[in-house]
Amino acid sequence: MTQDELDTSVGYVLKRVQSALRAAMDAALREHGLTTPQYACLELLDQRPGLSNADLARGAFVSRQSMNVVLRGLEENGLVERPAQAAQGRALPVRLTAEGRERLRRAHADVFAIERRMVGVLDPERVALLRADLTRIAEGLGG
Amino acid sequence: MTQDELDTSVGYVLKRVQSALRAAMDAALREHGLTTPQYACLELLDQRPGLSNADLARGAFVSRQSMNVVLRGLEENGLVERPAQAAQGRALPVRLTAEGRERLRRAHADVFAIERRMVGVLDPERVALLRADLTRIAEGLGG
DNA sequence: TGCGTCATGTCAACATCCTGACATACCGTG
DNA sequence: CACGGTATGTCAGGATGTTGACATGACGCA
Repeated sequence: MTQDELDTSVGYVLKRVQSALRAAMDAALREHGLTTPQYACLELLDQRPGLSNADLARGAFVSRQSMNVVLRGLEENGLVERPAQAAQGRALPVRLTAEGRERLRRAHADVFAIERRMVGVLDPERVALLRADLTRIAEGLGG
Repeated sequence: MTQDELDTSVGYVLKRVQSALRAAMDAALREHGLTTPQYACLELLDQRPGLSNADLARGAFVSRQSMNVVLRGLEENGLVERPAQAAQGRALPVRLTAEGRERLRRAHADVFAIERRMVGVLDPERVALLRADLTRIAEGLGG
């Protein structure tokens, strides 16, 4: 790999980082019996209990259909629960079970370690800049 | 969406940016009859002619099997060619055809416009920092 | 009240990507 | 030379994600 034009593309480096991060998370979460999308779903639900399937799909950047199978898996494992039918509207509010909260707590420790290792190679003030710039970019792209 | 802990995670923002970028590229490349992995493959081949399937897979962060179907598609469309059998070893050197180069040239313009729009919201010196930091992070994660 | 619009959950079909496995070819060392 | 280790291309199977489509429920407006 030489240092040519490809490495100058932010898009390419972005993809590279995301690939490495995903691999690290997959490996860490496997020990907790979770996939990365499942973990993302639990994390979202922990911070905002009662989110619907569609809400979770948007938050995890996947389709409603994909999130639905993720939820089904979490439901079968007893980590998540949702009412059989909506009290109002069609949206079914999803909530973590006690077991789900506990599983998330343990998995979160490992994932947070990866995040710390990831940003650990940078000066703290640079991390703040990085996060701000990435957010601006996402907004600029319409994400 | 409130500004809570989730938005402070670099990993989450990374995923958000990558999702938006992928969507933008998919939309732009569709007009050229290309998928994003196909485009990535053409780009790699343009810069390093003769790369093998395995080389391309590593460069695009996918498995050899996935890259093989990408190559098959490009081959059927006459954008790429590879010898029926290797002159030495097992690796089959892949090369762009004239049509492939031309298709890439046009698609590249649109993709480059996305890249410019993406980093355009940032000061140029910040872009350099961003790229450097992302590269360091990727290396730190073992990517 | 009725109607158009939008969001949601869900089904089906398809595309994409991956892991596991295998045979083959090189390459180093004994 | 023989051998283990490594890398490549390829096949089979399964997991994951997507688009398209449909029915249902909420909301705004005439």
